[in-house]
Amino acid sequence: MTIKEVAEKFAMTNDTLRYYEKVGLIGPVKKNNSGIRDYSEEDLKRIEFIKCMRSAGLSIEVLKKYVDLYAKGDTTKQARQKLLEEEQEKLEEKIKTMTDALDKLKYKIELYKTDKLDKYI
Amino acid sequence: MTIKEVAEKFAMTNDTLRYYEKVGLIGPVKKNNSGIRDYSEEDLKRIEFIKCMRSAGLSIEVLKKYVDLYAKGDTTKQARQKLLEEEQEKLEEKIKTMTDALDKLKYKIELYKTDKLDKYI
DNA sequence: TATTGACTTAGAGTATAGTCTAAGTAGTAT
DNA sequence: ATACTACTTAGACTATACTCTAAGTCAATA
Repeated sequence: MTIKEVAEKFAMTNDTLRYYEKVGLIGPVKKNNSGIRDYSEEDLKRIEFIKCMRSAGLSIEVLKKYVDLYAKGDTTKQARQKLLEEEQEKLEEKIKTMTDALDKLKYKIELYKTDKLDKYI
Repeated sequence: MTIKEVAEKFAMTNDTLRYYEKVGLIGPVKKNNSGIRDYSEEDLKRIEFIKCMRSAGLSIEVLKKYVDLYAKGDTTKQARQKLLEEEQEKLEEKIKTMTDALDKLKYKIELYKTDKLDKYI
């Protein structure tokens, strides 16, 4: 699969895909005789995972850490699990923060709808 | 209330408070004879709102737009409500994205716990 | 009176995550 | 053969949101 196809499939840019490869999040992706990337099924699975986690706000840094642990093999299973559990906790907190903000936002919109705005912002 | 007290109250830095003021998100805050900021109750309410919305990911830019509309007075009520409703929608989408990612993360952690990891990342 | 510490400013610097540019190559269409 | 397009690289640039620095003021304490 070419970089263009992958980029379209996952709604990202070629640049981002090459950037992820450069920082070691994916690949190195196999290239043909002309030096053109040909993404494998395995590459795609990893990209999907990375994309999903990035969209949730996990940093490149922490994903890189996970990927590096994975590359070291089975002895890092525990460390990987721990890392994921920590990110899970952070994510849950973040969702809670956002849900609280959403509630406040909804409340404020309600004030607008019922024309009951007080004098503060 | 001094900048230090406000920063402590809202768990942010003096720098961030001054930065928000510089870009027009808050204030201009009243200053005493020595040029030192003295935050009013109204300032605090606004800071709380801004802090809450920022923690949910609303951009400085969109908050600035809201604040500017607010400063223009009652004629902008509709525009403000519309802006908030748009941000509400974005926020709901973002929470959904994050919740989906959280589910995947949990599933992966479950695979680690039950030692059923397949060969992909 | 001297120094300490908290504040002030303008403006430079940093972190994160891309995004863009320039220069070049390979394969296809005319 | 030539032009066109999609790809390649290294490295520079951008956006966002702070964060830090340097130089200075002011009030209170030793």
